[in-house]
Amino acid sequence: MKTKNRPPRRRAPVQHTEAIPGEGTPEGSLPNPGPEPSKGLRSRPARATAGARGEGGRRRPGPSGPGSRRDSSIQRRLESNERERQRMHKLNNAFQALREVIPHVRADKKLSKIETLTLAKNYIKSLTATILTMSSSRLPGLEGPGPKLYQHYHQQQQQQQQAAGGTLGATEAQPQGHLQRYSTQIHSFREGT
DNA sequence: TAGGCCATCTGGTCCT
DNA sequence: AGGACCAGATGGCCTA
Repeated sequence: MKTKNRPPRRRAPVQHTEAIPGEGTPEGSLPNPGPEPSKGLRSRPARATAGARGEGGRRRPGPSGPGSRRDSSIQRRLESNERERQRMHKLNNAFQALREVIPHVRADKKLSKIETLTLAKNYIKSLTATILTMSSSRLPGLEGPGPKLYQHYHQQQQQQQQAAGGTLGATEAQPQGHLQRYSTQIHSFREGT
């Protein structure tokens, strides 16, 4: 299912101030058996407290007083939440800027993040292919930037293939393949598929 | 109603 | 030490 024409949503920040590490953490409340091994580069141990929260996770309020250690922990957490929100807003702004420079997409359809990244990648590749084609056709022969560009491009492609374990498809490895891939993707977005 | 997408919270890890 | 980065969890909104 696709999300179309959805107005930007802004959820009011929820002030969850009860989730303080080591304080009032409920035991035996792990609906999820912990995450799978990390997908990222860094290894992450299973989170002991994951799943104990409902939208951020409310936990049993403990005793607190003005100026207590708990208060300073809560304050730090709130500041951290705010920074994280700002960081995500900046990331979303960057996504929006990227959407605006990808051509050939219906203006009334907002691309999702994954669509934006995929389309941008293929767009860049198709531009690269276009440049290579133009430069090599305009300056045939051994002189001029065309062949050098082409050589450079293929050297990069080969290096990337080796680094990726040679998983690049035959079509992907050809400049014309990028153009075809991009136009196919554009077509599917236009169709809303 | 199911599924996709997203915003937010959270805590662990890395970086400066 | 503090901030940035990251990924899991959760719940809301929307569309088919």
